[in-house]
Amino acid sequence: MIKKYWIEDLAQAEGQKVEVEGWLHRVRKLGKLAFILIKDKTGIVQGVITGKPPFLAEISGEQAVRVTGTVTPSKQQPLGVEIQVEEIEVLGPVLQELPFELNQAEISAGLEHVLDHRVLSLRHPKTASVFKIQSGIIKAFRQFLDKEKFTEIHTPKIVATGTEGGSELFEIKYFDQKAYLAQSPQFYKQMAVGSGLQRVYEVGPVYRAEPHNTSRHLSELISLDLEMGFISGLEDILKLEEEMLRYIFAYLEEYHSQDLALFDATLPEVKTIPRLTIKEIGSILEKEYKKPLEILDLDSESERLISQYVKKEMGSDFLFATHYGKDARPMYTQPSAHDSDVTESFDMIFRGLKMNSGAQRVHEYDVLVNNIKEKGLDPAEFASYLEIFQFGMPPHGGYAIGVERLVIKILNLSNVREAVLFPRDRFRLTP
RNA sequence: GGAGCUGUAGUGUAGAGGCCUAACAUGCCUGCCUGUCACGCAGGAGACCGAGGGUUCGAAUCCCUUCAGCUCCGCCA
Repeated sequence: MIKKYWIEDLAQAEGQKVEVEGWLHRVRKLGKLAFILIKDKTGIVQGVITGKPPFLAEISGEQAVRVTGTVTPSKQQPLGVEIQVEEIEVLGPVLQELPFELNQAEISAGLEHVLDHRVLSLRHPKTASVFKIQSGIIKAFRQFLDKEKFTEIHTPKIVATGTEGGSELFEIKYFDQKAYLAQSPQFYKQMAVGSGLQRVYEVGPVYRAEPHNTSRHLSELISLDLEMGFISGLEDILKLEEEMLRYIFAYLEEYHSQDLALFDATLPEVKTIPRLTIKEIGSILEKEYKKPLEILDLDSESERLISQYVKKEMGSDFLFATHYGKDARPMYTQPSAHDSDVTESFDMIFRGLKMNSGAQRVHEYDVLVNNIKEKGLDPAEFASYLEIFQFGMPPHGGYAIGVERLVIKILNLSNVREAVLFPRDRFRLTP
Protein backbone atom coordinates (compact mmCIF):
# COMPACT_ATOMS: atom_id res chain seq x y z
CA MET A 1 0.00 0.00 0.00
CA ILE A 2 1.41 3.36 -1.05
CA LYS A 3 1.20 6.05 1.61
CA LYS A 4 -0.92 9.15 0.98
CA TYR A 5 0.56 12.53 1.88
CA TRP A 6 -0.53 16.12 2.34
CA ILE A 7 1.64 18.20 0.04
CA GLU A 8 3.08 20.30 2.88
CA ASP A 9 4.44 17.10 4.48
CA LEU A 10 6.17 15.71 1.40
CA ALA A 11 9.67 16.72 2.50
CA GLN A 12 9.40 14.00 5.16
CA ALA A 13 8.85 11.39 2.46
CA GLU A 14 12.06 11.84 0.51
CA GLY A 15 12.98 8.68 -1.37
CA GLN A 16 9.57 7.08 -0.83
CA LYS A 17 6.88 6.22 -3.29
CA VAL A 18 3.84 8.31 -2.38
CA GLU A 19 0.34 9.19 -3.43
CA VAL A 20 -0.87 12.79 -3.57
CA GLU A 21 -4.40 13.97 -4.26
CA GLY A 22 -5.35 17.42 -5.46
CA TRP A 23 -5.87 19.58 -8.50
CA LEU A 24 -3.52 20.26 -11.41
CA HIS A 25 -2.48 23.87 -11.03
CA ARG A 26 -0.33 24.05 -14.13
CA VAL A 27 0.88 21.72 -16.87
CA ARG A 28 4.07 22.52 -18.80
CA LYS A 29 4.85 20.08 -21.59
CA LEU A 30 8.37 20.20 -23.04
CA GLY A 31 8.42 17.43 -25.59
CA LYS A 32 9.56 14.24 -23.89
CA LEU A 33 9.59 15.94 -20.52
CA ALA A 34 6.74 17.60 -18.68
CA PHE A 35 6.31 19.48 -15.43
CA ILE A 36 3.07 19.67 -13.53
CA LEU A 37 2.13 21.59 -10.42
CA ILE A 38 -0.21 19.74 -8.08
CA LYS A 39 -2.04 21.65 -5.38
CA ASP A 40 -4.01 20.45 -2.41
CA LYS A 41 -5.28 22.59 0.43
CA THR A 42 -1.89 22.57 2.11
CA GLY A 43 0.39 23.62 -0.74
CA ILE A 44 1.78 23.12 -4.21
CA VAL A 45 4.36 20.58 -5.38
CA GLN A 46 6.03 20.07 -8.73
CA GLY A 47 5.75 16.74 -10.49
CA VAL A 48 8.16 15.63 -13.21
CA ILE A 49 7.00 13.39 -16.03
CA THR A 50 9.68 11.85 -18.24
CA GLY A 51 9.07 10.33 -21.62
CA LYS A 52 5.56 10.43 -23.10
CA PRO A 53 3.43 8.11 -20.96
CA PRO A 54 -0.15 7.58 -22.20
CA PHE A 55 -1.72 9.64 -19.38
CA LEU A 56 0.18 12.75 -20.52
CA ALA A 57 -2.27 13.41 -23.36
CA GLU A 58 -5.22 13.35 -20.95
CA ILE A 59 -4.12 15.88 -18.37
CA SER A 60 -4.91 19.58 -18.20
CA GLY A 61 -5.31 22.34 -15.60
CA GLU A 62 -7.77 22.09 -12.69
CA GLN A 63 -8.57 18.40 -13.09
CA ALA A 64 -8.93 16.55 -9.80
CA VAL A 65 -6.19 13.95 -9.84
CA ARG A 66 -4.44 11.22 -7.88
CA VAL A 67 -0.71 11.27 -8.57
CA THR A 68 1.64 8.41 -7.75
CA GLY A 69 5.39 8.85 -7.78
CA THR A 70 8.67 8.97 -5.94
CA VAL A 71 9.73 11.95 -3.85
CA THR A 72 13.18 13.23 -4.80
CA PRO A 73 15.18 16.18 -3.51
CA SER A 74 15.20 19.38 -5.54
CA LYS A 75 16.95 22.47 -4.28
CA GLN A 76 15.06 24.87 -6.54
CA GLN A 77 11.65 23.85 -5.24
CA PRO A 78 10.00 25.69 -2.33
CA LEU A 79 9.37 22.40 -0.50
CA GLY A 80 12.90 21.12 -1.22
CA VAL A 81 11.41 18.10 -3.00
CA GLU A 82 9.54 17.18 -6.16
CA ILE A 83 7.77 14.06 -7.36
CA GLN A 84 8.97 11.79 -10.18
CA VAL A 85 5.51 10.98 -11.49
CA GLU A 86 4.71 7.40 -12.45
CA GLU A 87 0.96 7.54 -12.76
CA ILE A 88 -1.81 10.13 -12.87
CA GLU A 89 -5.40 9.10 -12.42
CA VAL A 90 -7.93 11.76 -13.42
CA LEU A 91 -10.65 11.60 -10.75
CA GLY A 92 -12.61 14.61 -11.96
CA PRO A 93 -12.18 15.88 -15.52
CA VAL A 94 -12.60 19.47 -16.70
CA LEU A 95 -15.43 19.60 -19.22
CA GLN A 96 -15.27 23.18 -20.41
CA GLU A 97 -12.98 26.18 -20.61
CA LEU A 98 -12.33 27.87 -17.27
CA PRO A 99 -14.14 31.19 -16.73
CA PHE A 100 -10.87 32.79 -15.62
CA GLU A 101 -7.25 31.79 -15.18
CA LEU A 102 -6.51 30.17 -11.86
CA ASN A 103 -2.77 29.74 -12.11
CA GLN A 104 -1.77 33.40 -12.06
CA ALA A 105 -0.71 35.26 -8.91
CA GLU A 106 -4.05 37.07 -8.98
CA ILE A 107 -7.36 36.22 -10.58
CA SER A 108 -7.67 38.90 -13.21
CA ALA A 109 -11.43 39.20 -13.53
CA GLY A 110 -14.08 41.55 -12.20
CA LEU A 111 -15.54 40.80 -8.77
CA GLU A 112 -18.97 40.18 -10.24
CA HIS A 113 -17.61 37.54 -12.60
CA VAL A 114 -15.52 36.00 -9.84
CA LEU A 115 -18.56 35.73 -7.57
CA ASP A 116 -20.69 34.25 -10.36
CA HIS A 117 -18.13 31.43 -10.47
CA ARG A 118 -17.39 31.44 -6.76
CA VAL A 119 -16.47 27.80 -6.34
CA LEU A 120 -13.79 28.08 -8.98
CA SER A 121 -12.41 31.33 -7.63
CA LEU A 122 -12.00 29.55 -4.29
CA ARG A 123 -9.74 27.07 -6.07
CA HIS A 124 -7.22 29.93 -6.29
CA PRO A 125 -4.81 29.68 -3.32
CA LYS A 126 -5.08 33.37 -2.49
CA THR A 127 -8.86 33.38 -2.43
CA ALA A 128 -8.87 30.24 -0.31
CA SER A 129 -6.53 31.96 2.16
CA VAL A 130 -9.09 34.68 2.81
CA PHE A 131 -11.35 32.03 4.30
CA LYS A 132 -8.61 30.21 6.15
CA ILE A 133 -7.86 33.51 7.84
CA GLN A 134 -11.53 34.11 8.57
CA SER A 135 -11.69 30.66 10.10
CA GLY A 136 -8.62 31.53 12.21
CA ILE A 137 -10.24 34.72 13.50
CA ILE A 138 -13.34 32.83 14.54
CA LYS A 139 -11.34 30.07 16.16
CA ALA A 140 -9.31 32.61 18.12
CA PHE A 141 -12.49 34.45 19.12
CA ARG A 142 -13.90 31.20 20.52
CA GLN A 143 -10.67 30.17 22.26
CA PHE A 144 -10.27 33.53 23.94
CA LEU A 145 -13.85 33.70 25.19
CA ASP A 146 -13.88 30.07 26.34
CA LYS A 147 -10.82 30.93 28.40
CA GLU A 148 -12.76 33.87 29.89
CA LYS A 149 -15.59 31.50 30.93
CA PHE A 150 -18.01 32.45 28.19
CA THR A 151 -20.50 29.89 26.87
CA GLU A 152 -21.21 29.60 23.16
CA ILE A 153 -24.92 29.82 22.41
CA HIS A 154 -27.15 29.62 19.34
CA THR A 155 -30.15 31.89 19.21
CA PRO A 156 -33.07 31.77 16.78
CA LYS A 157 -32.64 33.37 13.39
CA ILE A 158 -36.39 33.31 12.83
CA VAL A 159 -37.94 35.89 15.10
CA ALA A 160 -41.32 37.48 15.73
CA THR A 161 -40.22 41.12 15.95
CA GLY A 162 -37.22 43.22 15.16
CA THR A 163 -34.85 44.23 17.90
CA GLU A 164 -34.12 47.88 17.52
CA GLY A 165 -36.76 48.98 15.04
CA GLY A 166 -33.87 50.66 13.22
CA SER A 167 -32.59 48.62 10.34
CA GLU A 168 -34.97 46.87 8.02
CA LEU A 169 -35.97 43.24 8.35
CA PHE A 170 -36.59 40.48 5.87
CA GLU A 171 -40.12 39.26 6.29
CA ILE A 172 -40.73 35.54 5.91
CA LYS A 173 -43.73 33.24 6.00
CA TYR A 174 -43.82 31.13 9.16
CA PHE A 175 -46.75 28.77 8.61
CA ASP A 176 -49.73 31.08 9.17
CA GLN A 177 -47.76 33.74 11.04
CA LYS A 178 -45.58 36.59 9.91
CA ALA A 179 -41.94 36.30 10.99
CA TYR A 180 -38.59 37.94 10.30
CA LEU A 181 -34.96 37.00 9.87
CA ALA A 182 -33.04 38.20 12.93
CA GLN A 183 -30.94 41.31 12.35
CA SER A 184 -29.06 40.65 15.59
CA PRO A 185 -29.04 38.17 18.49
CA GLN A 186 -29.14 41.17 20.83
CA PHE A 187 -32.23 40.36 22.89
CA TYR A 188 -31.45 36.66 23.18
CA LYS A 189 -27.88 37.12 24.31
CA GLN A 190 -29.03 39.57 26.99
CA MET A 191 -31.69 37.10 28.06
CA ALA A 192 -29.03 34.40 28.20
CA VAL A 193 -26.88 36.55 30.47
CA GLY A 194 -29.84 37.02 32.82
CA SER A 195 -30.67 33.32 32.58
CA GLY A 196 -27.56 32.49 34.59
CA LEU A 197 -25.25 31.65 31.71
CA GLN A 198 -23.75 35.00 32.72
CA ARG A 199 -21.21 35.30 29.89
CA VAL A 200 -22.22 34.22 26.40
CA TYR A 201 -21.14 34.52 22.81
CA GLU A 202 -22.48 33.54 19.45
CA VAL A 203 -21.00 33.18 15.99
CA GLY A 204 -23.77 33.29 13.45
CA PRO A 205 -25.48 35.01 10.57
CA VAL A 206 -27.52 38.17 10.90
CA TYR A 207 -29.73 39.67 8.23
CA ARG A 208 -30.12 43.26 7.09
CA ALA A 209 -32.76 44.25 4.56
CA GLU A 210 -31.34 47.72 3.99
CA PRO A 211 -31.25 48.36 0.24
CA HIS A 212 -27.69 49.64 0.39
CA ASN A 213 -25.27 48.88 -2.37
CA THR A 214 -21.73 49.65 -1.25
CA SER A 215 -18.38 47.96 -0.88
CA ARG A 216 -18.93 47.49 2.87
CA HIS A 217 -22.52 46.24 3.15
CA LEU A 218 -24.04 42.77 2.97
CA SER A 219 -27.57 41.46 3.40
CA GLU A 220 -26.26 38.46 5.32
CA LEU A 221 -23.14 38.65 7.44
CA ILE A 222 -21.40 36.70 10.14
CA SER A 223 -21.62 38.44 13.48
CA LEU A 224 -19.25 37.70 16.34
CA ASP A 225 -21.49 38.59 19.26
CA LEU A 226 -20.84 38.54 22.95
CA GLU A 227 -22.52 39.69 26.12
CA MET A 228 -21.09 39.73 29.64
CA GLY A 229 -22.90 40.02 32.97
CA PHE A 230 -21.80 41.77 36.17
CA ILE A 231 -19.74 44.55 34.67
CA SER A 232 -18.87 47.69 36.61
CA GLY A 233 -19.08 49.86 33.54
CA LEU A 234 -18.25 50.37 29.89
CA GLU A 235 -14.52 50.17 30.58
CA ASP A 236 -14.85 46.44 31.43
CA ILE A 237 -16.16 45.84 27.91
CA LEU A 238 -13.44 47.92 26.28
CA LYS A 239 -10.74 46.03 28.20
CA LEU A 240 -12.24 42.73 27.14
CA GLU A 241 -12.23 43.73 23.49
CA GLU A 242 -8.68 45.02 23.69
CA GLU A 243 -7.48 41.68 25.04
CA MET A 244 -9.58 39.80 22.56
CA LEU A 245 -8.04 41.69 19.63
CA ARG A 246 -4.57 41.07 20.98
CA TYR A 247 -5.38 37.36 21.23
CA ILE A 248 -6.82 37.18 17.70
CA PHE A 249 -3.85 38.90 16.05
CA ALA A 250 -1.34 36.82 17.97
CA TYR A 251 -3.23 33.73 16.83
CA LEU A 252 -3.15 34.83 13.18
CA GLU A 253 0.54 35.54 13.40
CA GLU A 254 1.22 32.11 14.83
CA TYR A 255 -1.03 29.97 12.64
CA HIS A 256 -1.71 31.94 9.47
CA SER A 257 1.50 33.72 8.51
CA GLN A 258 1.64 31.80 5.22
CA ASP A 259 -1.88 32.85 4.31
CA LEU A 260 -1.16 36.44 5.32
CA ALA A 261 2.02 36.51 3.24
CA LEU A 262 -0.06 36.25 0.05
CA PHE A 263 -1.54 39.66 0.78
CA ASP A 264 -0.10 43.12 0.92
CA ALA A 265 -0.94 43.18 4.60
CA THR A 266 0.66 43.86 7.93
CA LEU A 267 -0.96 42.77 11.16
CA PRO A 268 -1.74 45.70 13.45
CA GLU A 269 -0.11 46.10 16.81
CA VAL A 270 -2.67 46.19 19.62
CA LYS A 271 -1.37 48.49 22.30
CA THR A 272 -3.73 50.40 24.58
CA ILE A 273 -6.50 51.46 22.23
CA PRO A 274 -7.23 55.20 22.40
CA ARG A 275 -10.65 56.04 23.85
CA LEU A 276 -12.23 59.23 22.58
CA THR A 277 -15.75 60.40 23.33
CA ILE A 278 -17.92 61.56 20.46
CA LYS A 279 -17.76 65.08 21.85
CA GLU A 280 -13.94 64.96 21.88
CA ILE A 281 -13.97 63.56 18.36
CA GLY A 282 -16.28 66.40 17.35
CA SER A 283 -13.83 69.05 18.50
CA ILE A 284 -10.89 67.27 16.86
CA LEU A 285 -12.75 67.04 13.55
CA GLU A 286 -13.69 70.69 13.77
CA LYS A 287 -10.17 71.81 14.58
CA GLU A 288 -8.24 69.50 12.23
CA TYR A 289 -10.60 68.99 9.32
CA LYS A 290 -13.13 71.86 9.65
CA LYS A 291 -15.89 69.30 9.87
CA PRO A 292 -17.94 69.82 13.02
CA LEU A 293 -20.43 67.13 14.06
CA GLU A 294 -24.06 68.10 13.81
CA ILE A 295 -25.35 65.25 15.96
CA LEU A 296 -23.67 62.97 18.51
CA ASP A 297 -22.95 60.30 15.92
CA LEU A 298 -20.29 59.62 13.27
CA ASP A 299 -20.91 59.27 9.55
CA SER A 300 -18.51 57.14 7.55
CA GLU A 301 -16.40 60.11 6.47
CA SER A 302 -15.94 61.16 10.11
CA GLU A 303 -14.94 57.61 10.95
CA ARG A 304 -12.29 57.72 8.23
CA LEU A 305 -10.96 61.12 9.30
CA ILE A 306 -10.75 60.44 13.02
CA SER A 307 -9.13 57.11 12.27
CA GLN A 308 -6.45 58.89 10.21
CA TYR A 309 -5.94 61.38 13.00
CA VAL A 310 -5.54 58.69 15.66
CA LYS A 311 -3.08 56.78 13.48
CA LYS A 312 -1.01 59.93 12.89
CA GLU A 313 -1.11 61.38 16.41
CA MET A 314 -1.32 58.27 18.59
CA GLY A 315 0.09 55.58 16.33
CA SER A 316 -2.91 53.27 16.70
CA ASP A 317 -4.81 51.40 13.97
CA PHE A 318 -7.69 51.09 16.42
CA LEU A 319 -9.98 53.54 18.13
CA PHE A 320 -12.78 53.24 20.65
CA ALA A 321 -15.25 56.05 19.91
CA THR A 322 -17.39 56.25 23.04
CA HIS A 323 -20.48 57.96 24.43
CA TYR A 324 -22.69 58.28 21.40
CA GLY A 325 -25.80 60.43 21.65
CA LYS A 326 -28.98 58.94 23.05
CA ASP A 327 -30.79 59.41 19.73
CA ALA A 328 -28.09 57.55 17.84
CA ARG A 329 -28.42 54.39 19.92
CA PRO A 330 -31.10 51.78 20.52
CA MET A 331 -33.37 51.76 23.55
CA TYR A 332 -31.45 49.09 25.45
CA THR A 333 -28.34 51.31 25.69
CA GLN A 334 -27.45 52.57 29.16
CA PRO A 335 -27.69 56.38 29.46
CA SER A 336 -24.64 58.04 31.02
CA ALA A 337 -25.00 59.15 34.64
CA HIS A 338 -22.83 62.22 34.18
CA ASP A 339 -24.47 63.49 30.97
CA SER A 340 -28.04 62.71 30.03
CA ASP A 341 -27.45 63.44 26.31
CA VAL A 342 -25.09 60.54 25.84
CA THR A 343 -24.93 56.80 26.41
CA GLU A 344 -22.43 54.25 27.73
CA SER A 345 -21.85 53.05 24.19
CA PHE A 346 -18.93 52.67 21.82
CA ASP A 347 -17.86 51.76 18.31
CA MET A 348 -14.54 50.16 17.50
CA ILE A 349 -13.03 51.71 14.38
CA PHE A 350 -10.18 49.87 12.68
CA ARG A 351 -8.26 51.47 9.80
CA GLY A 352 -11.08 53.87 9.02
CA LEU A 353 -13.94 51.40 9.06
CA LYS A 354 -16.41 50.64 11.84
CA MET A 355 -15.90 47.05 13.00
CA ASN A 356 -18.38 46.79 15.79
CA SER A 357 -20.65 48.65 18.10
CA GLY A 358 -21.23 47.83 21.72
CA ALA A 359 -22.43 49.22 24.98
CA GLN A 360 -23.34 48.78 28.54
CA ARG A 361 -27.02 47.86 28.45
CA VAL A 362 -29.93 49.05 30.53
CA HIS A 363 -30.57 46.44 33.22
CA GLU A 364 -33.22 48.24 35.27
CA TYR A 365 -36.74 47.25 34.26
CA ASP A 366 -38.34 50.67 34.73
CA VAL A 367 -35.66 52.51 32.76
CA LEU A 368 -35.91 49.99 29.94
CA VAL A 369 -39.70 50.19 29.71
CA ASN A 370 -39.45 53.96 29.74
CA ASN A 371 -36.83 53.94 26.96
CA ILE A 372 -39.02 51.68 24.85
CA LYS A 373 -41.88 54.16 25.18
CA GLU A 374 -39.60 57.11 24.42
CA LYS A 375 -38.59 55.47 21.14
CA GLY A 376 -42.28 55.26 20.28
CA LEU A 377 -42.45 51.47 20.72
CA ASP A 378 -44.94 49.37 22.68
CA PRO A 379 -43.54 47.54 25.76
CA ALA A 380 -46.20 44.85 25.38
CA GLU A 381 -44.50 43.70 22.18
CA PHE A 382 -41.28 43.15 24.09
CA ALA A 383 -42.85 41.11 26.91
CA SER A 384 -40.74 38.00 26.38
CA TYR A 385 -37.57 40.08 26.32
CA LEU A 386 -38.57 42.14 29.37
CA GLU A 387 -39.42 39.19 31.62
CA ILE A 388 -35.89 38.53 32.82
CA PHE A 389 -35.41 42.18 33.75
CA GLN A 390 -37.89 41.60 36.59
CA PHE A 391 -35.96 38.67 38.04
CA GLY A 392 -32.50 39.79 39.08
CA MET A 393 -30.91 41.20 35.92
CA PRO A 394 -27.28 42.17 36.58
CA PRO A 395 -25.51 45.13 34.98
CA HIS A 396 -24.18 43.86 31.67
CA GLY A 397 -22.85 44.81 28.28
CA GLY A 398 -21.32 43.48 25.10
CA TYR A 399 -20.61 44.04 21.45
CA ALA A 400 -20.86 42.50 18.00
CA ILE A 401 -18.18 42.39 15.31
CA GLY A 402 -18.87 41.99 11.61
CA VAL A 403 -16.20 39.44 10.76
CA GLU A 404 -16.11 40.28 7.03
CA ARG A 405 -15.13 43.87 7.74
CA LEU A 406 -12.38 42.73 10.05
CA VAL A 407 -11.04 40.41 7.35
CA ILE A 408 -10.98 43.04 4.60
CA LYS A 409 -9.19 45.55 6.81
CA ILE A 410 -6.58 43.01 7.89
CA LEU A 411 -5.98 41.87 4.31
CA ASN A 412 -6.35 45.25 2.64
CA LEU A 413 -9.20 44.07 0.39
CA SER A 414 -11.50 46.67 -1.10
CA ASN A 415 -14.91 45.00 -0.96
CA VAL A 416 -16.60 43.00 1.85
CA ARG A 417 -18.01 40.62 -0.72
CA GLU A 418 -14.49 39.29 -1.23
CA ALA A 419 -14.57 38.10 2.38
CA VAL A 420 -17.78 36.07 2.05
CA LEU A 421 -17.81 32.54 0.71
CA PHE A 422 -21.16 33.00 -1.01
CA PRO A 423 -22.21 36.61 -0.52
CA ARG A 424 -25.75 37.87 -0.27
CA ASP A 425 -26.03 41.51 -1.21
CA ARG A 426 -28.65 43.84 -2.61
CA PHE A 427 -28.86 41.91 -5.89
CA ARG A 428 -27.09 38.61 -5.40
CA LEU A 429 -28.94 35.48 -4.35
CA THR A 430 -26.82 32.88 -6.20
CA PRO A 431 -24.61 30.92 -6.04
C1' G B 1 -33.69 55.55 -1.82
C1' G B 2 -30.11 59.62 -4.20
C1' A B 3 -25.66 61.10 -7.23
C1' G B 4 -21.65 60.03 -10.55
C1' C B 5 -19.28 56.48 -13.78
C1' U B 6 -18.69 51.87 -16.87
C1' G B 7 -20.54 47.75 -20.42
C1' U B 8 -15.64 45.60 -26.81
C1' A B 9 -13.37 37.45 -28.09
C1' G B 10 -13.35 32.80 -22.20
C1' U B 11 -10.72 36.70 -19.12
C1' G B 12 -8.25 41.62 -18.65
C1' U B 13 -7.73 45.89 -21.60
C1' A B 14 -6.95 49.39 -26.32
C1' G B 15 -9.80 51.92 -29.98
C1' A B 16 -13.69 57.98 -28.78
C1' G B 17 -17.35 59.70 -36.13
C1' G B 18 -14.29 57.12 -42.01
C1' C B 19 -7.32 54.49 -40.34
C1' C B 20 -12.00 48.71 -37.94
C1' U B 21 -12.65 43.10 -42.68
C1' A B 22 -12.16 45.82 -34.51
C1' A B 23 -6.22 45.67 -31.86
C1' C B 24 -3.00 43.77 -27.62
C1' A B 25 -2.09 40.35 -23.58
C1' U B 26 -3.47 35.95 -21.60
C1' G B 27 -6.41 31.54 -21.94
C1' C B 28 -8.15 27.70 -25.64
C1' C B 29 -6.90 24.15 -30.13
C1' U B 30 -2.77 21.92 -33.44
C1' G B 31 2.47 20.99 -34.21
C1' C B 32 7.81 21.18 -32.42
C1' C B 33 10.90 21.01 -28.01
C1' U B 34 14.48 16.31 -21.95
C1' G B 35 15.03 20.75 -16.51
C1' U B 36 10.86 24.06 -17.04
C1' C B 37 9.12 27.14 -13.10
C1' A B 38 4.32 33.23 -15.77
C1' C B 39 8.90 27.59 -20.23
C1' G B 40 9.83 28.80 -25.41
C1' C B 41 8.80 28.70 -30.81
C1' A B 42 5.33 28.23 -35.17
C1' G B 43 0.33 28.14 -36.74
C1' G B 44 -5.19 28.37 -35.77
C1' A B 45 -10.15 29.18 -33.88
C1' G B 46 -12.74 32.76 -31.00
C1' A B 47 -16.40 39.56 -30.66
C1' C B 48 -22.89 41.07 -35.42
C1' C B 49 -18.45 46.17 -29.69
C1' G B 50 -24.74 44.70 -23.25
C1' A B 51 -29.95 45.07 -25.71
C1' G B 52 -33.53 48.10 -28.53
C1' G B 53 -34.41 52.54 -31.18
C1' G B 54 -32.57 57.16 -33.43
C1' U B 55 -29.02 61.02 -35.77
C1' U B 56 -25.57 60.64 -40.03
C1' C B 57 -23.49 59.40 -46.75
C1' G B 58 -20.99 56.59 -42.71
C1' A B 59 -21.68 54.61 -35.54
C1' A B 60 -17.89 50.27 -31.12
C1' U B 61 -17.48 55.79 -31.08
C1' C B 62 -22.96 60.87 -30.88
C1' C B 63 -28.40 60.98 -28.77
C1' C B 64 -32.68 58.45 -26.35
C1' U B 65 -34.72 54.12 -23.90
C1' U B 66 -33.69 49.77 -21.30
C1' C B 67 -30.82 46.05 -18.79
C1' A B 68 -26.44 44.83 -16.08
C1' G B 69 -22.39 46.35 -13.15
C1' C B 70 -18.96 49.76 -10.29
C1' U B 71 -18.02 53.85 -6.82
C1' C B 72 -19.78 57.29 -3.32
C1' C B 73 -23.77 59.14 -0.07
C1' G B 74 -27.97 58.11 3.27
C1' C B 75 -28.32 53.89 6.79
C1' C B 76 -25.71 50.25 9.16
C1' A B 77 -21.51 45.85 11.14
